[in-house]
Amino acid sequence: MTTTGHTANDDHMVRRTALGRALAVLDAFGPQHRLLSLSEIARRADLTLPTTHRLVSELVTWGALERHPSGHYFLGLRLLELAALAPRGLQLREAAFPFLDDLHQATHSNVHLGVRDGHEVVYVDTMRSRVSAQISSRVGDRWPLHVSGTGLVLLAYAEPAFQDEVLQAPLVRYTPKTVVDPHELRRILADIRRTGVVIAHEQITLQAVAVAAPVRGPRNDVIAAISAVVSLNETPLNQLAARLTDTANAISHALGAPSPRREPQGRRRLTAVA
Amino acid sequence: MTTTGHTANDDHMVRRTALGRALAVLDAFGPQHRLLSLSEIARRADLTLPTTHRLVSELVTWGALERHPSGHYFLGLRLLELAALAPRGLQLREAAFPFLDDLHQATHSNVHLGVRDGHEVVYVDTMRSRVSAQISSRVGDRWPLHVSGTGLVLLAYAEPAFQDEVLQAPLVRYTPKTVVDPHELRRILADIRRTGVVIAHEQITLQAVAVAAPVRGPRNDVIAAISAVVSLNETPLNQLAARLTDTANAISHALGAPSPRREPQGRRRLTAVA
DNA sequence: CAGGCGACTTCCGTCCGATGGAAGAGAACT
DNA sequence: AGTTCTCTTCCATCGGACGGAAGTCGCCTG
Repeated sequence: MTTTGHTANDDHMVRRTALGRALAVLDAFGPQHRLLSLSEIARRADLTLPTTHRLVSELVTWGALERHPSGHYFLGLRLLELAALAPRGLQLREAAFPFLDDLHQATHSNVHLGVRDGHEVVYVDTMRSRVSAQISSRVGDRWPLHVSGTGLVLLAYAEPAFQDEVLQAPLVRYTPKTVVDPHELRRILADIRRTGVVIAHEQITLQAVAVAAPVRGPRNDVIAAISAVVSLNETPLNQLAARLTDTANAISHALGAPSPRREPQGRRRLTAVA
Repeated sequence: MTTTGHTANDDHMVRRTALGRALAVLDAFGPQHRLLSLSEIARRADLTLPTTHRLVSELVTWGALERHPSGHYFLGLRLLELAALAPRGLQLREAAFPFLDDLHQATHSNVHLGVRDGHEVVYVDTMRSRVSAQISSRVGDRWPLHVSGTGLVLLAYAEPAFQDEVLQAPLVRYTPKTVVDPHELRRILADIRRTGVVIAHEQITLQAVAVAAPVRGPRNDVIAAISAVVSLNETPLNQLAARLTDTANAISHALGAPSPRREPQGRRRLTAVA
C-alpha cells in the first residue's frame, strides 16, 4: 500500500514558517508511522525538540493529534471531520456510497472510487472483496494515472496539455503487462473517451482485471472515476463493464450531472488494455 | 490535556499563534460552508486579509485546501490522506468495513460506527438504508453521548468519573422520549454493561430505534461502538440485537481483542431504553 | 543504589518571521 | 467613468517563534 511515489518527500522550501513546521509535523505520520513519540516526530520533521513540543501541544489541543496513554502521538479525529467536509473527499464518498455498495454486493468485486490529484489517482473509497481478486487498496492510497483503471479514465478526460505532461514523464511499470508506451496509451485514452469505459488487464497486479468508468459533476466534467477489480477469467467482463457504466451514470446523476446523451447505439466495442 | 470534552469552540486560547490562525482558517469551513472565498475565510476566522492570504496559500501548496476555478477555496484531499492514517478514524473504518457491510446488507438498516471524543460520539462510518428509517447520519457527525445508541454504549464503558461528568452536565432532549434523567441513565448504563447491548427507542428521532454494541481493542477496552437504526416495529429487535453483538465481536476479534468470555448463559435480558 | 542515558518539559533572551496598513490590480455593477 | 467589491503584493515595524540550557522523570546497567 502506500503505493509508490507519494509525490516525493516534498521537503518544500516552506519550512521556515511556523505553519510549514506544523505541517511537517503532520507529514511525519505515515502508514508505517502511525504512532510516534515526540522525539520521533522531531527527527522525522527535522525540528528541534522544544519547537516540536510546542507545535504538537497546540495540535493536540485542536484535535489534529491525540495522545496515546503511552505518551506517543497519533493523528486525531478532527482530521476526519475536515475530510468529511472535503468536496472531493468524504463528501463525494457519501454521495456515491449507495451505488457503490450495490455494485459491490452485486459483483463481489473490489470497488474503488478515485479522484485525480496531481499526477496520481487517490482512492476516496474502497470496498474490498473477500471472494474476488485479493488486492489491498485503502482509502488515501495513490497510484500513477497510467496504471490504475480509475487513473486511466481520469487521464482520458483530462486536458490534453495535462495528458502530454503525464505521458512524457517516466511511466512506471508494475507488471510485465503494464502499458508504458505513450502511443499505445494515447490510443487507449481515445478509446476510453469513445466508449466511456475501460477494461485494464493486469496493469498493477497479475491475475487482476480492472473495469472503470467516469463520474461526472454538475457541469458535466469528469470529477471522479469508479472501478471494479476482479480476478482474471472470473466474470463476464462485458457485463461488468455495462454495470460499471450504469453505476457511474447513476452517481453522476445523483451529483447533479446532466443526463448522459445516449451512447452510440449498437454493439459498443469496449476499451481493452493489454 | 485536551481530555475533558470541550465540545464547544474554544477558539479563545490559541489564536495569537501563527499555527492557531492557520487552524482557524480550517475551522472556517463547515457543513454549510464548504466553499469559501478568501474574504469569507478571513471574516469567519477573524483574520486580516493579508494574513489569511498568506496562510491560505501555504495550505493550498500543502494540499489542505484546494482552489475552485471560481477562486473559492475548499478543503483538500490531503486531509483525507491524513484521516486515513488516524487510528480512530479511517483506519478503524477499514478494519470494520467488511463486517459492517455484511450487517448492512443483511439488515438493510442504517449502520453506524462511532468513537468517543470529548462528551460526544463521532461517526467514523455510516451506511444509509434506503428501505428503513430515513435518518441522515454522515461521517464526522457528532451527537451527545446520552442520545445516540453508540454514544450510550461508549458512555457505559467509560470511566465512572467521566460518566459523572457527563450525567451532571445539562442533557439535551431531542424527542419527548429522550431519556435525560441521570438516574434512569445510570440504570441504562448498568444494563448495557450487563448485557453488552442496548436498544434505544426514539431517543433522537421518533419512529426510529437504535441497537448498539461495543467494539473492543487489543487491550480489551471498548474503543468504539456500532449501531443499527431501523424503523419502529420493523424488525424483531432481539434478533437484531444478537446480530449486532455478533458483528461487534467479530470486529473486536479482527482488531485483536481477546476472545470474549462467554456471556452469562441463559436468556439474556436486553437493555431497552424507553 | 549510584550513575548514566534517553525522552520529555519548561524557561527565557534573542532575533527573525509574522503582521497588517497601504496601495495597486481586476472584476462587476451603476 | 466612477463606485465598490475582492484579491494580491509590498514592506517597515513589532511581537511571537525559536532553541540552548537546565530541570524532571523513568529506565537500564554496573
